[in-house]
Amino acid sequence: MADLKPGFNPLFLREEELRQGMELLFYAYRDFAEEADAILAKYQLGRAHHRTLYFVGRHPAITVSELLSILRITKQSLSRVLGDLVKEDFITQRPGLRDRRRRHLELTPKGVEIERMLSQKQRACIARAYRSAGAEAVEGFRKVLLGIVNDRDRRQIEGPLAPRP
Amino acid sequence: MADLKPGFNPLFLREEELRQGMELLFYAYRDFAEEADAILAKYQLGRAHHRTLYFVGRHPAITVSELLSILRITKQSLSRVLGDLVKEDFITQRPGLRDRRRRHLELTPKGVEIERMLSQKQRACIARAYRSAGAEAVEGFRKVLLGIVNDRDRRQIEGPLAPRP
DNA sequence: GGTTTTAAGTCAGCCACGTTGACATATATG
DNA sequence: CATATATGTCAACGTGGCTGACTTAAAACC
Repeated sequence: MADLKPGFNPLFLREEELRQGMELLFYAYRDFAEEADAILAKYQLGRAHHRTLYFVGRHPAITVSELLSILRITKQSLSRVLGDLVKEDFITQRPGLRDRRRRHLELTPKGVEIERMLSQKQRACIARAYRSAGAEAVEGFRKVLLGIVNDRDRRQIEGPLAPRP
Repeated sequence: MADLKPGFNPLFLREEELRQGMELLFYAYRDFAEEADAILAKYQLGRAHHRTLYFVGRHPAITVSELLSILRITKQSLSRVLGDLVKEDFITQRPGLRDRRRRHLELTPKGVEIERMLSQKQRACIARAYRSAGAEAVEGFRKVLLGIVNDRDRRQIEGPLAPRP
């Protein structure tokens, strides 16, 4: 163990650094996701429902296939969850005007309400972390996470706040 | 929509900023976790096995209850996964010397091997993101993620690299 | 030394949420 | 008209969570 002291073995330090990052991602995601569980339980919903509510709220009029490519699950998996949400009147579907095969998804007022309750807790969690870390840290947080995301998705994600010149 | 331009409605901007952070966390975790799936599939293992292998490798001689508190699952859930890993000779258990009720877990050579293969892909993913974001961004990434983690766990996580003065 | 507490394991059953594969329907497109 | 596309559906299955009840061994307590 003596030769593994940081400073003596740069490779060790690098691996240690990377593992800490991996763990941080695990712990943060674990605790972040947990924030909404209590509310979800009250409505007999699971995390899959939450993700669906979130992204439909975020991308109004999103189509089923677009949603599938965000969630990266099969349409069969989504259909159960989406079925629940439509049945319980959290989400509505309407056929596209230009292409009537597509179903555009939208939150109902009830859907908006629960989505806001759910994301409010999670937003508070992020806000707390942002506040204590500072603006500069937030910029770094975003940069690194964006680097972890697949190339294809990266473009669209970084779009909204950083419109390309 | 006109009155929602950034600069005119700071609350909107703040919520937008927070939602972007939430999404970034989702997308990054999604893609990060996916990195190891191909290898896991070859060995007929799932992500739960991976998490167990990872944390046992990271905390040699960890006890079952310590592992449970990291993973935040029940012992019944862990027992299946752990049972597989012991049966396949990825992990060994040995009773503690001081307290013989405790089972200390350790990776076998075969366990070390697969753990390195798995984490290697994920480390490469993090390394790539770190490299492209820069050292300062990495510091911010760590600060923010640490802020998202529950208070109790935060102490132990930040310990290793930042020994308190 | 006997009682209680603790660490771990086990059995049984259940649920959430992912998968594959096959097939149906409506609509758009060439 | 033929083909491709978007969606939905039925069925079966796998993983990985959960609760609840119970056991065993060992430590800790009085």
